[in-house]
Amino acid sequence: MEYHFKEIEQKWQARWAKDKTFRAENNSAKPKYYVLDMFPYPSGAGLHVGHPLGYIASDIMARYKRHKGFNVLHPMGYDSFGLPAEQYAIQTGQHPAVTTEQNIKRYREQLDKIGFSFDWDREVRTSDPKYYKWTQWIFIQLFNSWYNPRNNKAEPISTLIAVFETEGFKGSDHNILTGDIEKDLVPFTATDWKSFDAKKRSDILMHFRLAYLGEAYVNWCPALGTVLANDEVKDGVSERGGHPVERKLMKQWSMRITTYAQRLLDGLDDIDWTDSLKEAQRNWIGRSEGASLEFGLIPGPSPKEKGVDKPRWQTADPAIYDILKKYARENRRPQTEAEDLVWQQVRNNKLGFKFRRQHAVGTYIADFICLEKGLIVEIDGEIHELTKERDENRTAVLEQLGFKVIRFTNAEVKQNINDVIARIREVCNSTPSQMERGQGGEAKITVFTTRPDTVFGVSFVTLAPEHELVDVITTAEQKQAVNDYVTKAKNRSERERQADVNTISGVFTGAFVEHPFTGKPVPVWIGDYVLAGYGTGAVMAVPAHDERDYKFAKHFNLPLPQVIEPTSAEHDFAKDAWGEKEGKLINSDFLNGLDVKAAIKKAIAEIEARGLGKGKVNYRLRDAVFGRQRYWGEPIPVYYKDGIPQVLADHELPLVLPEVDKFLPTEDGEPPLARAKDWKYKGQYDYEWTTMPGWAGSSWYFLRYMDAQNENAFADKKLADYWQNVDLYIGGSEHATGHLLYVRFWTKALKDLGFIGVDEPAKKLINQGMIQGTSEKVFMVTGSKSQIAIEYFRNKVLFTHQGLYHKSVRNIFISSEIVLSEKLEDGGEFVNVPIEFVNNNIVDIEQFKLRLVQNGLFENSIIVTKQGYFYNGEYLFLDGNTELLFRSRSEVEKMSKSKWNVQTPDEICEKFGADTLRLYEMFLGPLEQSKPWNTNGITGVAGFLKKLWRLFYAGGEFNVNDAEPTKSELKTLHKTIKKITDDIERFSFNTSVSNFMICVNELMEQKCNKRVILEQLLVLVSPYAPHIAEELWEKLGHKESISTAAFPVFNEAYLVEDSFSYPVSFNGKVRFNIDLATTLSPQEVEKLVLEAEQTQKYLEGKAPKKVIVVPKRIVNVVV
RNA sequence: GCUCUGGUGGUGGAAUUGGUAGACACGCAGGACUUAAAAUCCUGUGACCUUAACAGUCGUGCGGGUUCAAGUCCCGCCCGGAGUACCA
Repeated sequence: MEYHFKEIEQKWQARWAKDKTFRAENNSAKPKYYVLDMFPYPSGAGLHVGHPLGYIASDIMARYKRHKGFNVLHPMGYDSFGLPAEQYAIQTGQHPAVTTEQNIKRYREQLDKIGFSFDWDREVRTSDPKYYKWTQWIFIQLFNSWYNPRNNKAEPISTLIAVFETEGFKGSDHNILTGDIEKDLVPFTATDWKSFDAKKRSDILMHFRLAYLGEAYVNWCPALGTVLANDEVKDGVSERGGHPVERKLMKQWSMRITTYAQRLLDGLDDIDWTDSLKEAQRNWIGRSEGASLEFGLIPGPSPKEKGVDKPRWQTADPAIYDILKKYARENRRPQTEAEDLVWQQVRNNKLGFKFRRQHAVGTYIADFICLEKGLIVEIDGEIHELTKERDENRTAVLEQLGFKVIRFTNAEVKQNINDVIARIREVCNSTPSQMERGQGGEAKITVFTTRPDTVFGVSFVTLAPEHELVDVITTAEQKQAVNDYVTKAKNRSERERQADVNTISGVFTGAFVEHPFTGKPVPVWIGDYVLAGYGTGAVMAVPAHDERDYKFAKHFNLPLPQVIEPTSAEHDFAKDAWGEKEGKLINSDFLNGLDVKAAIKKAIAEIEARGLGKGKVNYRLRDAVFGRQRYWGEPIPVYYKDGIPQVLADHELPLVLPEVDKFLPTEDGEPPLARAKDWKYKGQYDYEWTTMPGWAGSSWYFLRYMDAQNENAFADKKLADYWQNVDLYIGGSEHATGHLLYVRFWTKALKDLGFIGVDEPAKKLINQGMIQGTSEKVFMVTGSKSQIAIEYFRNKVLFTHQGLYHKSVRNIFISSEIVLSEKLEDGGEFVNVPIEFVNNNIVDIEQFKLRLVQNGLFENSIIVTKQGYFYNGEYLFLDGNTELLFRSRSEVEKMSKSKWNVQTPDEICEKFGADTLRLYEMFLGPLEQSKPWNTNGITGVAGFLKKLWRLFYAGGEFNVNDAEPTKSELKTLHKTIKKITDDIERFSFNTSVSNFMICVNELMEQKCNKRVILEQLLVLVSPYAPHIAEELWEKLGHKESISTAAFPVFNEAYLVEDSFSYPVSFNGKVRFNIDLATTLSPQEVEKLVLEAEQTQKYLEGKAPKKVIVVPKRIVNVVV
């Protein structure tokens, strides 16, 4: 009987489905093993041969572990929300749910043909309300949580509220310099907290929630009409579709992943993922250690001169200014005696500085204020003794706004007015005058630096164009220049900015800051080489020791003070900067003579000691934007009541995606969900209109597979504890900084909140390499260039046919060997041709013509080949040729529909069978390696399966006997058991296939048809080629599926040899082999080798200096 | 630029701890079977030199080094692929 793969494969696929052979047990005495493939997005293009590569590897692992006695969880499902289906919906009007359903069906058919051992009862789809109910539920948990930096974990928001109620907020609960949002949060007391209204409380809590609504610069993609997360933007354009992206300040739902930056980094050390992937995550998180350092502004011109529109005295909170003003007027008349005493001494510039009284600052009214010096003087009456705490808070708030506050009691003033005035005068004189402070702003520029050691080499400070102080500090003369520059910088797309990194641009603000150590004035510049989103958006420029600062300084002719003398190399500071962390400090006061490392430590210590800043860790990682202005995603379970976002209660979930008339934004630019009719919470409150991003559903799906049908929890705690996390995760490396970071983040948060017991989603992760396509390309000349090409060919005397000179010739296609020999590459471009039109680089002209006709390109095109032309359907031959060889050029590139180079697994299954496909994809090479697809070797693999089949058959009859196997048969088998086991354990699937071939070749030679041998061989093969294994297993008389048959156990005894053929080398060169008993001692081996006949020839009469004997390996004679 | 990763016959690749480089497969060449083709089977196949045969020389991107012994370890370079990029 012949090997008919088609019948066999259909039969077993049906049988497995019917018997639920691969169902994972939730209650099992067996140890668990969880193998997972990365969640596929069911695209309209279906699977190509690259997709199953990882699925086959994971399936082999799953089947192998079942043989090894594990309870295996090996599920599959679909990440079925996403942009492509929605884009398609916009174009065609088809509901994305419909196209998604079709695509999933197609995927499933393709997957089924390959014979995977998935437990389909656990299938999940992110777009299913039963699934996204729990995505929404998790969102709510994150909304109701904050990251407690003291305990280093996420906690319910209630623990934060408890802190606010007892301690208030002192500004120290967020020690991480990220997210930008925390900056504005003003400290408050417990009393304040209790007095805040619901809106204010909600606003404050928003600064802490793990899922929060906040304002931040986001990647706005106008073409897609939505914002994108950082990992969805590549080279300044959207990853999907390649549309331009710009920076935009928007209110967005975000995830506070930055709070987990350190844990995400540390966790990498404990998981077995590929180095390159861990490295990518480390880079993305981008931890750098350094210090923050404050540069105080030096007094500048008056507000008018500075061109500040708002008068300097307008320091009050605008929201309550009118009320405060009224109070201030009223307070001004009935002054206390003490206040009046002071006022008489300070009014009318008596101290040399202008003082105002009863002046509104923020939400308070200050008794006396000197704006120039940023000084507030408060006179406390007796009643204030009782409210000391409130005064302290008041001081804290005023200081937060950048003021210095000094207090005197009524008694002090009355008893010794002169001392009080002297004190005020002293403080005024010792306080440098400060610039106008913006609302809530500071009179200091804070920079982040990793090189505090170079602080004495600062020659200027540079701000990002978006920096909040830009408007405030710019002088009148520079106003115009700065405005122009900032406007230009803001309107540039990210792509333009990135493409333009070598052009140096910037502008001087006219302002100066004071060097924190030397007190010297340092000019403040604006430059777009400083990024608003990193650090503080401001840098201290040390041009001698930083390349970017160097270029900037050179361009604008700024000084380059050197503070490090390199000791390891000669360096020419006239040419470029010395950026290495190496050398001795010079010109640096207390740092002189130290080496860089010591200087960094010392500088940080000094900065902290003088209160100028702090040692700080900075992360490049940004919070993840979570809202998308799109339709096809999970609705965010939030509604707005009186402007306050509220989350839904558990029993109100899922919030089902509503129907809309169009999948486009509204006329007002609101997201598509705003179109939904009567879609309001309790009929009156608007729901959130943005939806969740693609990575929401995939950030926890591995948990859902543990308990896919549960309606009461995302997964039962008991089951989550049993399955824990993924033992082997296989997928592409393209998810390194997206999905794989987010899923780690959610896992950690869910663990902190006590819902699961593990801290990482996957213990081991393998990246399968990409399978590239081989494209076929032909050379095309179009438009005006084609006339030039015609001239060219006429001069070359290639064209003999008059008609070819026709002016209306549009497209010329030129056979690639002509292009190469005539060096025509610059005159046109290579365009893709469907690979099925091409055979051995020869393009089928008739099929190519049909394609041209379809695309309306056929008329007036010419195909030029060495043998003649094809013009408007006619073949014109040169020199008696009868055939045109229109040659294409092959090129390896990404496999994609648009490049006409897609190979589907279905075609291979049809032609060779699923088992051959599985073996061949593994045989191609190491799993991790990328490789172009070709079917060159597939006949070898198909031949192997036929040979395997023939071992069981003789003369068309099934023929297996029960005789005792020979020693050599057992040796072949056990050698193979050892190799295959080792191979699987180290994920070397390609060598397994080779080893199967060797095994079958040997058994063929031995004419082995012994049941004992073949039966075990089948189990070995079964993970790789399950259909043929099941069929032959059944033929051997088994009633049960092979899938749980015990994996053969290797027995060393069968491999023991009596003798070994020692390669004998002389000075490392192998000369001959000699058979010696394995029982011999090294000394005996040495003796026998030296006595051997051939040895004399290579000794050339000399005595051996040394003989090395490695038992059962090699003998080396040194002459 | 930085980080990761790779470089072995005509091709895909093997060599797991330093121990016979090129397993296995494709391709190619020759042969058997066949009217023929397909399928199948057998033989050969790194390069060079040489031969009747043996034997010999070179050989894992390049240049050094360590070692009795290096594709494998160390140092310095070259080239390809991927990721990332004014990240202070």
